[in-house]
Amino acid sequence: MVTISDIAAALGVTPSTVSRALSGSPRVKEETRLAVEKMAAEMGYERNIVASNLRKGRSDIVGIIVPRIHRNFFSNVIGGAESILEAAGYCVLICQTHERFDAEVKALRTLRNNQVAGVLMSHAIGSENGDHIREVLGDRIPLVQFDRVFSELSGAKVVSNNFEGAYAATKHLVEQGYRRIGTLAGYMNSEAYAARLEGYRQALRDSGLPVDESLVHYDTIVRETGFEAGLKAIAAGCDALYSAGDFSALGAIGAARSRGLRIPEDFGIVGTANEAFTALMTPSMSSLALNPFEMGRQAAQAFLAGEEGTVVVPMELKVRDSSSRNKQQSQP
Amino acid sequence: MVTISDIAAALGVTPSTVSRALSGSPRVKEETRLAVEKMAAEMGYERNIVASNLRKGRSDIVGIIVPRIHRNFFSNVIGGAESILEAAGYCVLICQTHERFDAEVKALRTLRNNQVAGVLMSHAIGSENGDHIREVLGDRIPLVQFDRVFSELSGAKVVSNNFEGAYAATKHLVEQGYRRIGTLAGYMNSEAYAARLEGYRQALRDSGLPVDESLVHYDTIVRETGFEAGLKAIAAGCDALYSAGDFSALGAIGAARSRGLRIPEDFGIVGTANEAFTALMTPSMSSLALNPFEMGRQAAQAFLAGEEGTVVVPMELKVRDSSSRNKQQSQP
DNA sequence: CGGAATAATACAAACGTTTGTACAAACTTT
DNA sequence: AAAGTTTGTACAAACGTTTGTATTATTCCG
Repeated sequence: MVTISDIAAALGVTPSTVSRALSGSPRVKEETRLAVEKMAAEMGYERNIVASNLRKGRSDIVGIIVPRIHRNFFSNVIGGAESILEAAGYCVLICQTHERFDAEVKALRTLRNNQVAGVLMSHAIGSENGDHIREVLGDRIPLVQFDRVFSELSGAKVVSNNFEGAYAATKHLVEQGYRRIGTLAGYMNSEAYAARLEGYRQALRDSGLPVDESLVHYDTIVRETGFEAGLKAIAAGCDALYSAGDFSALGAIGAARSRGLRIPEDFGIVGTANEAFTALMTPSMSSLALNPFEMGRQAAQAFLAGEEGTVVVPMELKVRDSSSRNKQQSQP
Repeated sequence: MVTISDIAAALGVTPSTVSRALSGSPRVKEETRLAVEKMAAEMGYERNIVASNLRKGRSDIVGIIVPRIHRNFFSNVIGGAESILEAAGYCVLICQTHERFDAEVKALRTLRNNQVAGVLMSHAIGSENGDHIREVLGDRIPLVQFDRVFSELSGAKVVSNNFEGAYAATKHLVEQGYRRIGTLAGYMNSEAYAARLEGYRQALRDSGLPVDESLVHYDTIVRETGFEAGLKAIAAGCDALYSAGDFSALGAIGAARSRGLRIPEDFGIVGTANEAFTALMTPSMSSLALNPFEMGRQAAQAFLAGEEGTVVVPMELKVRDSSSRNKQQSQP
């Protein structure tokens, strides 16, 4: 491998001059820079990033920590972040936590030990608060949280308008004539889910419907728990559900079917996340779409800009068959 | 940050001894090692990976290059590889090529410049051969190819039994009574697709059916191209398709519907990859399942073992409604 | 034209680790 | 007990880059 010293020797200058020339320092003559660049190209030089990182104390790697990359939402966030970061000369190190606290701590350690330039993350369900994050990251490594955020932590945050989204989804169910609407609320240690639950409640209140806490089902996030909660909701006389997740909504549909209910005639449902399958199933599932690609872009930009604020990315309700009792509309 | 020199100073030994103690060298006394480990723990020492990497000339990072992480197949391969590599003390750097040649070259460069310990990859459709891979990686960085492999490249390979899988899928269509079976064959610069096409052909031959080249549709891989190819196939009188991808199969289903054909009565289809949506749609789609998690595990193990051979991971045909004209069976 | 100011480059130390070699001490062996 | 062998540490040189300071070359001004 050719080093800056090789280039320096070939040109009769010192390594420091070569280094400065290649990094665009104003302290080298234009003429020298050109000569260095030419020689570097000729010799096929490429900067040793590891050495550079050691000396600079940080790398060009940005770490992204997500619960699971195969979730449509997260892989699209990653895609969005990548599109910005790559253009800015960073590369992306992706870690999965599988929703486990210990894996999250390990991922944070790995990133810190690799001296990443920054961390973009959405915490695991298994994390109750953000203490470990600041503890591992210290105050040297910038942090951008997205989707699931701990608001007590400093640093930029990118979130959806969960309250408004869930509000719109629930209102939509009301408008379709459903009257006893429950919710699969998810995990309350995530502020995103908590905000959705509040939006659901507010929509019921504003519609003059009672808010019945027995219709709120917590800790539902996968298909299985959605199925069980769906059975309970049906037993409690629900005629519709707003689910804070698509997979749990899928489970609930299974539950409704197992009880012989027709969708959307007897039972309406709106999920959240707009997973690919929602549009492809029959009946197609209405879902409150997040905008993950844009969230990833915003998170990356917040990191690059070094700003501290909270960016809100709007959600969009995709009305499909599973909640369309009044047959006027249906989106693909 | 506390360094090995700090520990050395605190114990009155030299940094080299501390380094050897922490890395388990047999050249330090058991007693010394214990003292070093104790002091390291007390002082909260963590090895500076970047410095270590610089000195050793390689890192504990394994790069994984895939066309797109949001593809179910690839995210599961990554998950499988991660499960093995993490346990072995490596961390995983993921790059997407978005099927573009230039992005692939860039990813390879990034990985090499980060001195990764190895690369696991599935090449982009845009790559016609593996010249650039060996050129960038040199012969120092071990390479493991999976799914889409260039057999001319040295190094381990993990593939599916594409020939046998496509053979089984096509035979299944024959057994269901379809007689004019076409195929959405994908890109022929990928050996995986080429092998599937051969399996399809062989199954027709063995069934005594003619192999009609006009029923082979190339370069179909997304929904749109699948739709177009589907229209052509229907116009040519096909009553079934084996598609080398699920998304193109989805497009073909759309094409059949747009022509008023019932599935599976008038038109049968089997996709490939067993994407999540295939089981959830109505009618559910038969698909030739790959085993991505296992492929990822195998690729990681091949890297760790440093072996050169080719590992074949078997595919499994998931028979569902879209190809079940004889109503006896249907899998979830 | 001398001296000050500026520009361009050279020098050298540092980042924290690993590792080959040298050395000293503690054991064997005859 | 001297010589040889093993064992445990110390020493020092890397790995390739960056960057503060020193030095030399150039320009400017009165």
